[in-house]
Amino acid sequence: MSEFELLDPSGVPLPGGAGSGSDAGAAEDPLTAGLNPQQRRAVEARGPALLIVAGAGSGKTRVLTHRIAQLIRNREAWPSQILAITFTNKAASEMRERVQELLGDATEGMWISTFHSACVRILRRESERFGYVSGFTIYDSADSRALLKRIIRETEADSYGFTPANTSGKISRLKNELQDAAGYAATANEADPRERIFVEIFHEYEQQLRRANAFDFDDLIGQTVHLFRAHPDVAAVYQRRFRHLLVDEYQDTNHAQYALIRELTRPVDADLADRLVPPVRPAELDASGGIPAASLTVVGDSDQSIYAFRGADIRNIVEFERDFPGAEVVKLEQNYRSTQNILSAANAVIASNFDRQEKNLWTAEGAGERIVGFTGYSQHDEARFVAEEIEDLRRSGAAYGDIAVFYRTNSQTRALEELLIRSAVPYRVLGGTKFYERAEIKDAMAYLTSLANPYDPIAWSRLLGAPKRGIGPMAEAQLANFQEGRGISFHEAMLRAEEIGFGPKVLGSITGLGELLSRAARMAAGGGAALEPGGAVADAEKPPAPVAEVLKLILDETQMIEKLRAKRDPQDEARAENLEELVAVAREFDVRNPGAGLLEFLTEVSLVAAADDLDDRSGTVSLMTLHTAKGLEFPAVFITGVEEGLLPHQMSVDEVGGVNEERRLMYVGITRARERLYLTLASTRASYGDIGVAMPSRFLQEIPEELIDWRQSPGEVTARAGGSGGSGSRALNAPREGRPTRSGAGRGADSAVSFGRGSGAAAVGEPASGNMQSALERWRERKRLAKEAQDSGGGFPNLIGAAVRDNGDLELAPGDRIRHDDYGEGRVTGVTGEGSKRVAHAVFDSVGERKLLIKLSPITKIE
DNA sequence: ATTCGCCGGTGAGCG
DNA sequence: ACCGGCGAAT
Repeated sequence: MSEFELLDPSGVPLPGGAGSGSDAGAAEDPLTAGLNPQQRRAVEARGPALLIVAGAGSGKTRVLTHRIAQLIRNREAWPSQILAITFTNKAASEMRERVQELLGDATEGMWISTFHSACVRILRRESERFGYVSGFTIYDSADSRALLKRIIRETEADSYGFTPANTSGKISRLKNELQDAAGYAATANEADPRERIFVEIFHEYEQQLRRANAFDFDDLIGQTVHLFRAHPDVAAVYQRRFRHLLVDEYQDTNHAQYALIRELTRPVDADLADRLVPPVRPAELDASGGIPAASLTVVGDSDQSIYAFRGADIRNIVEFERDFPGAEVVKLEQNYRSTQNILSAANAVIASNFDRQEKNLWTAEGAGERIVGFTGYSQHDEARFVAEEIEDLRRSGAAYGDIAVFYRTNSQTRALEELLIRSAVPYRVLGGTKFYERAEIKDAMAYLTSLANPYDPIAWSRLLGAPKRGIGPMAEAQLANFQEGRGISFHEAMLRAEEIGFGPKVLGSITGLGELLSRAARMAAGGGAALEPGGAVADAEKPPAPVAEVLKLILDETQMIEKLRAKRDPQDEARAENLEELVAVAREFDVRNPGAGLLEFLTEVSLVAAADDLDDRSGTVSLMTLHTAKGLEFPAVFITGVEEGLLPHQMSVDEVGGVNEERRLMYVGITRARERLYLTLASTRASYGDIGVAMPSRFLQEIPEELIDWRQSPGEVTARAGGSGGSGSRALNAPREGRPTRSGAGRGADSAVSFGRGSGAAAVGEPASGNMQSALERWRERKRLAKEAQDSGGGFPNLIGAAVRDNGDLELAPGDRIRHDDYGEGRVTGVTGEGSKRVAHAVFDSVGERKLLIKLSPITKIE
């Protein structure tokens, strides 16, 4: 798509068009109908700058999309003059869809994208301005670390405690502050050898990126800013084009992103405006003969800023009015998501942060259920409560997909997963290993990257050893030296390997691989031409081969898939399937973008991969970290591990503002819940192999007592645990009291809760279909199935652990009596499922109905 | 002489 | 679960 077409030739927008909503009087504007007064104001305000302070669940996406739609519909702007920026690809595609619903095809030419995609588009067009060519590759954090690892080894900096991880973190932070190596060197303390070495590493890293014709992820933003600052004429093109800039999640912007916004919203002075191509029309100019600054709309909630650790600067939103004089502020406080009890808890928690703009969420929908609190004796006990409660919710009408379980750290999933498996609750973990981070996928992608950028040493070095073909570090180093000495590409160096002098076997490997790469490169480029600097593809060329075919060629010739299949490890079968899935992803890309080349594919992948945000929640409970939960909502939410040291996390308490950020994280978690909220913790928690005593989180004390219905309060647990000693916990919590089970009065209300409204899909919004995501979703599903098979097949070391029990051959039939370690005696009412996934349905004398995975549950049959 | 594959130590906050 | 180090295989 030629996203860079110029203004619609038919004219120039009328500055400050109508849209006051009062025209005609009778028919209400459909774009503002049904909005509350604040929302309406946020749609209709027209000034140089607008800050929409949007509390959780206050309908900000609606406001933003309606605002865009109104600008277009009222002819205040052409679609091509709109730039809307989000943080994730998912948010971008959701917004695009919703604008399309409002406007139909009139969205053509609009940029709705993430910061990173927008910058890539700009950089690809302009990169030759500063010594890169358009076919640059984008290094993800693993690539950066691979590069840094080499640099650290070469500079022998490891003895000073430099590791790829900590160095890349520091460089990333600096880049987010728009610092480069030279700038940092100027302020660094020369007397400190560590500082000197760091400067050397940083500098070398910059050099090598440039030589590799590569950008790291942070560069995408930072280099765009540098480009604009160094080349005002280039900046003017974009300043002129984008008349309306809209930025979502503004509280998450870092300094570089802020600077980018500043650059894009500068006016163009008369001198530069004069030289623009195509020439400016009088209507575009202001009185001084320049082009006025674009209007800026930002949406955010400083209470949901949880990304300070990766550079987000909360000051950007706090100081917005100072930064952009004449800015109007609109606050959206009415919440359309949660019950009042949930909101009151959220308000109470966040109120303890002193440095915030006053904001109070409220709803017209009523109090709803009380929040449920539970303290387990151990994380195991806590997890069991979660599993049981999920089944109770199910029985009162909730679907598994309506339920989410949040935790602070990924390590907490272990106990949860174990209990969910045993209770036969279908679940999936969001945000685990990403598709594109898997080794085999990165291997295959390295080939494609190297084709697009034969000077990229990271990609090349990776593909040499994948699959193993007898080319080790020694051969690699010699080749690299040869390549650098001659100033030729890695591919050419391989073809000329005989000039270096290798043994016959290695030489054969190298030249064979070199030939394969050349062949694939010709195929990918089409018509024999390499990808040219400038990115200008001459139309006369033969079109490049579909990406999938290039990929197939490589996979076939290297026999990567066959070699994986030949191994006995069942994990390798999954890896082979992942590679096949990658071919499917490429195929879909080809269908979607006919004629597009490898470069577009690589770009899309690197941008999607960074925020691999798939979201298919059909029929399974969702497990995720609190960070991942941002932006989502669920009818029922469990926040687990609400303990000191975990939430707030131990590491945060020493950081300035750390606890405040943790509090915002808690706030984000609470406000994800629509109807039911559970806060759970354990009084002891295993960490590092030791078992430590855990204290209830300070955040719990901040919630008014009357909002929480403690099924088992922290007090009860510590008091009793103290009396019974360590190993008593299991006996104590067996048939639990303090939990008025099914028949109790407290439970009656539960069944009255309706989970019907907004069931599942409507709540979050379906992910965009028909794009790269759909292939990924299938992969996700496959991964889940593979895991399931593995789990029940027994070979999953980390999950069930050494204490795995195996009742695989236990035969149960309705009517059998069984004894369960925790629930006591019960009667089997039915058995479903097959093989290792057989599930017993049983009624226990103490706790009532339960589902149990026969293979793993601690049960025995009573004869 | 290199490269491969296995073993055991070490270490896990969030994207 | 990741890596670096060592011995075995080529």
